[in-house]
Amino acid sequence: MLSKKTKYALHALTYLGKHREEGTVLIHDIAEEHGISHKFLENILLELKKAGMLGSKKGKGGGYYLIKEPQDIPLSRVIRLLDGPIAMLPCVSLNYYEPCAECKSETQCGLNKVMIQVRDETLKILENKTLQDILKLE
Amino acid sequence: MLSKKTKYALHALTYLGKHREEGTVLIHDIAEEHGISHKFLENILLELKKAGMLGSKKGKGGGYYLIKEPQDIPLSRVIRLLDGPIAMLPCVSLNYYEPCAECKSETQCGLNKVMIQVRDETLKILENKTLQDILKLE
DNA sequence: TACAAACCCTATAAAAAATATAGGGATTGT
DNA sequence: ACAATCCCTATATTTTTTATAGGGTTTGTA
Repeated sequence: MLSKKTKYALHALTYLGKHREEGTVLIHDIAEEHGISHKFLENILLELKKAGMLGSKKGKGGGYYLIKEPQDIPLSRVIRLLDGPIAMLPCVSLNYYEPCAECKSETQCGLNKVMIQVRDETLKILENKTLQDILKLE
Repeated sequence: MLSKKTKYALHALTYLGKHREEGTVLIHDIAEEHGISHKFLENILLELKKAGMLGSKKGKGGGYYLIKEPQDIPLSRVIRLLDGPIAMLPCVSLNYYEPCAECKSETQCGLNKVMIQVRDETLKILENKTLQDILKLE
């Protein structure tokens, strides 16, 4: 399951996508719309900003805005950023690889090989679904 | 990512599959082979047994054994049993459904709809990969 | 029948991660 | 000047995961 952080991030991105002609959107408005704690959401938006998915404007009249087209924001990107690996095991993760302690040789581990296949097929899905897909179904 | 519980379960099932002509296998042997705590693994095997995936025999000469053919044990089954939902959000889970607090109407939530699609495609993968696929790659 | 081997069961401790809150700092428009 | 708003970091709280503990029950065998 996705963490609440990632779920909230997706809601926020959707909200920003819907209102992207309005210039900027307040954290407050997103938080209120979805009943999310303002401060918690603030941290999330900050992460998204640091990752280059959002822009912001400080001071009065400021807020957040998307700096990419919704079709250029795949779910895989958001999930990796906030939840970490998409792979089911550390030993098959592309972005967060770690060897596993319990198998002697990765190349002889059937679980490892199957999980590489699962990872690749899962990635196909999550790289092809984008914010645009969410927006067009609202 | 899978929990260690699920990962260990998959290793254990693989081990049991490999040795299924030997009658029964000791917890001890599986734990030692993969460097897993005996007691932790014991709890896991017990769960697998209660779920009808394993049989056991008590007393001297006892142990665990598979009671299904490896091709009849899909990854989805093991994951659901030990880790819970495969869906990314509670509001799209088939087996662990819960409404979500932050969207007003599920039928109008684009995220919900996209996640149903993701769930269905993910299930296709995890229902089709079985213990047999792991075994044949060892 | 005694005994040791092995699984069965439940409770609890320890560690890690997720969730949430807090509070002040910096910037900006009016 | 001031209020609105994002920026940053630290810490508290809760939940989940991981691991341990200890005794109970069953079974084969000498």
